[in-house]
Amino acid sequence: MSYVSCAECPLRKLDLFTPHSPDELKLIQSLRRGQVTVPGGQDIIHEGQSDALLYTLWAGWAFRYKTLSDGRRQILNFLLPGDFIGVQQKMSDALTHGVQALGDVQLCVFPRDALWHLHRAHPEMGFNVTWLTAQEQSQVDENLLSAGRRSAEERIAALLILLYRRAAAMLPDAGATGVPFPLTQQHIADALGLSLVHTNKTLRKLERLGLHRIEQGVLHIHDAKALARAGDVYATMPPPRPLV
Amino acid sequence: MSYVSCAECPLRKLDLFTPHSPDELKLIQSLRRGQVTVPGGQDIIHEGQSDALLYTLWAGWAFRYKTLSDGRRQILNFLLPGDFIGVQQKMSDALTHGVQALGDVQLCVFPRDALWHLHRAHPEMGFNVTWLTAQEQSQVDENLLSAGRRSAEERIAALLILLYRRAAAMLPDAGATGVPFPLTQQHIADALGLSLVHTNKTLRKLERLGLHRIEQGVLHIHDAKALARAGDVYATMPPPRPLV
DNA sequence: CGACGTGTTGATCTCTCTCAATTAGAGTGG
DNA sequence: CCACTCTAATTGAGAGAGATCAACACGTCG
Repeated sequence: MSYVSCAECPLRKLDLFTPHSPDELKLIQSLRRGQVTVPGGQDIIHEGQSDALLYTLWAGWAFRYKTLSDGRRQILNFLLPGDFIGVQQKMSDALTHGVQALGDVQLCVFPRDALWHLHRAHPEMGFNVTWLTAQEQSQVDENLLSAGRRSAEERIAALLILLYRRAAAMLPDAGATGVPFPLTQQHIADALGLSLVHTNKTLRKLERLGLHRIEQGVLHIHDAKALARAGDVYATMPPPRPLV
Repeated sequence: MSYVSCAECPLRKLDLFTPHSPDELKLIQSLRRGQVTVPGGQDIIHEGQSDALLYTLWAGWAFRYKTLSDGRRQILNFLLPGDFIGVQQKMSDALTHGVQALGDVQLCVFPRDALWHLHRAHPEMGFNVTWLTAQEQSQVDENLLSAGRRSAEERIAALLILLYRRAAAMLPDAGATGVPFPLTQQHIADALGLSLVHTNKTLRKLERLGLHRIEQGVLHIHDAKALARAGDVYATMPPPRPLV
């Protein structure tokens, strides 16, 4: 799987983004350095790295994470196709988190100053980047609410329904076929601040209640309403998003 | 306390920000609608509000928070003078979190489209807003790491040292006099995902160890090194910041 | 002076963690 | 084709960090 022009980017067909003029597309295209593939489980950016490039995720999932000195890991949020990687690290600062691929991942590469060029040449698109960044922040906010105040059962339910919504937004008929779900239970545990064992038990509990099923990397939601209720997720949180 | 021109803004003297040309200052000034005071404990923006303005905090502290339907509250991060309020809510979306004043607070008010004007007229400043937003995100990341993976003792230590650093950055001689600290233990508990009682006990424990002291709204750090170690806080996280 | 907010401390209770062991599938190599 | 190894998922049992319940102290305020 590979493509040459941004105009033909498969992501563009999903109408998740604001339309772009040929002019804007040409700009993005000119900034783009190329593509890379990163194998699953490997870091795209290391924790503390200070010379990271800018990436756009266009196939596969990834996640941002931080670790404590003794190895405890906290996953901050998950990245799906269309998301940015490395925006946080502006100027000369080091990135205070790492980014790791979940399964093989395909990226578009941009130079570090691409963001600045974008702002300069097309303020509107620069504006959108701010929007996207804020959008991602709201995901972290939600995860913090989970880790801080939700019970184990609520956390799992909330994570499943929220990830499901994001993944389903790029699929034609997610309801019937389920959505790809490349996380292991260890990832879920690290995202929610739970132990692996308790994550497993809670996951099974919800499964036995008939709310969902995870099978061979595919997540099926049987009762989205009940799951959202179990997770105390009311607002329709993250709707589509612009740019890229 | 009140001032008229942005050029005379007391915050500007702190060299926390990138210098601005008279031109840039004039732009900000022209966008500014006025100032408001919000009494302590009151919401600056309500959870779910969709018509919020844009604010700049220039005196007092505030915090962003989310709540679950049964009232459990999670504080997402604290806002100190110089921070933005309401950037997350772009376009027509509602804000998914509330912002509340900690003690009386003074704000500069901007119209909702000020950000857009800023981007358009001064891409460099718009760029800085993205930077600031990312900066704030890294604070939330750190808090998520705390809530998810740190023990109660580590959480408290990390919160204290991090808030101390931010507050001390605006004071001439924080080491000797301590820094203002308007949080109640309930705020600390809600920020760290702990119960009020356990927060109190842990706080006392660290205090008895001689690491810090909180007295009449002033935080004294006795052993910053040990506190940082106790909180597993290595990186010098959030250094100064630009703009405003 | 009683009501209220904040801080403090002791006594249970329980949710979640840690330790341990088992099963199943995917590779690998002989 | 079959041991051998590794990773991921499961399940049971005991332990513990932190929650909940209860009381009390202190200062402010109408």
